[in-house]
Amino acid sequence: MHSKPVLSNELRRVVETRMKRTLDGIEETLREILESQEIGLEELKQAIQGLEESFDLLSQKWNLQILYILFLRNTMGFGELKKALGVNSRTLSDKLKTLTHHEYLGRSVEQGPPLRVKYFLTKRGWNTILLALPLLYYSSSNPE
Amino acid sequence: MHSKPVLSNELRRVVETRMKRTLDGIEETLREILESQEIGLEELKQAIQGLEESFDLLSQKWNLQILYILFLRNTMGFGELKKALGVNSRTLSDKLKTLTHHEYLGRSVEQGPPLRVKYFLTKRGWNTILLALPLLYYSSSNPE
DNA sequence: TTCCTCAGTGTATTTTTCACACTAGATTTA
DNA sequence: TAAATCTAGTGTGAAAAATACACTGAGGAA
Repeated sequence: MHSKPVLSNELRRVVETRMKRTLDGIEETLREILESQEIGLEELKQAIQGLEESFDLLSQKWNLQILYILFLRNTMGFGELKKALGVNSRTLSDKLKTLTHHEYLGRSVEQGPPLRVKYFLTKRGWNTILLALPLLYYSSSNPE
Repeated sequence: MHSKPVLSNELRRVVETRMKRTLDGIEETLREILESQEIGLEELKQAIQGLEESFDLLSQKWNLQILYILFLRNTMGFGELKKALGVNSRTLSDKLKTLTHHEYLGRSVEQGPPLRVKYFLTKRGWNTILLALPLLYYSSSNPE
């Protein structure tokens, strides 16, 4: 019986309690805005197009998982990430490249020996996963 | 020159200003929690597994887009959704079925005539997209 | 020398998304 | 009355994304 398995619950509790009040306020305001106007098809299309980059990031498997792991652990090597996620190397390799390219991740090679490659979150990556937490925690909880 | 195209910006402004302070607080607390403990591989795996349902929802194309459209517009028919998203019918049909099955969406048939099928957000769907907004808006903005 | 770890790459297969054609019921148009 | 049109999808095969599985090359350990 050690003290570790509470971590996820601890994070969840912090996020949920702090977000609750804020979201209630936002919700009310948004309802007002949305009810006050009818939105045409063209506008809807544009609204979606304006968020294309987000939808693209989110809708690719493993992207968020990678950010979440690195959020919990600061830096990880290729092999560690592979084991933690249970993803195959080819896919992981591709994802890491594009996430690094879009500056969600940084990659640093430690010319050892032993040689080690470290992946870590950039500011952009950190903010992204921070914003994703409430969503992640909510949809994985059974609806009351 | 009509008054509509500001909608998205208006939503974005509300969400961003209200979230900012909350997130700063959360961030600080989380950093403390995370820095205070080293996390093992097994724990990481469990953390990911615990959020499987969320990752699954998010990593499928169109799910979030559908929720977002219905968030902006309350109810939509099959054809309207198809036009707004530019997705093909087969895919849309499948996504609507599973989102409805998992109770993110409701579906009601209005025995007209004319017969119309309406899709709309459930409470679960509404909460989900509400929580997704900050994330969507952030990753689609150019990093400062 | 052989084996092991680390960080990937190559290639073929499965899964997901796609385009495109089509169905069926009801309405509008000619 | 017949033809065209709108609704909400389904069927089928092809393209894209993710996967399994084998493999590479560099360094360390036995």
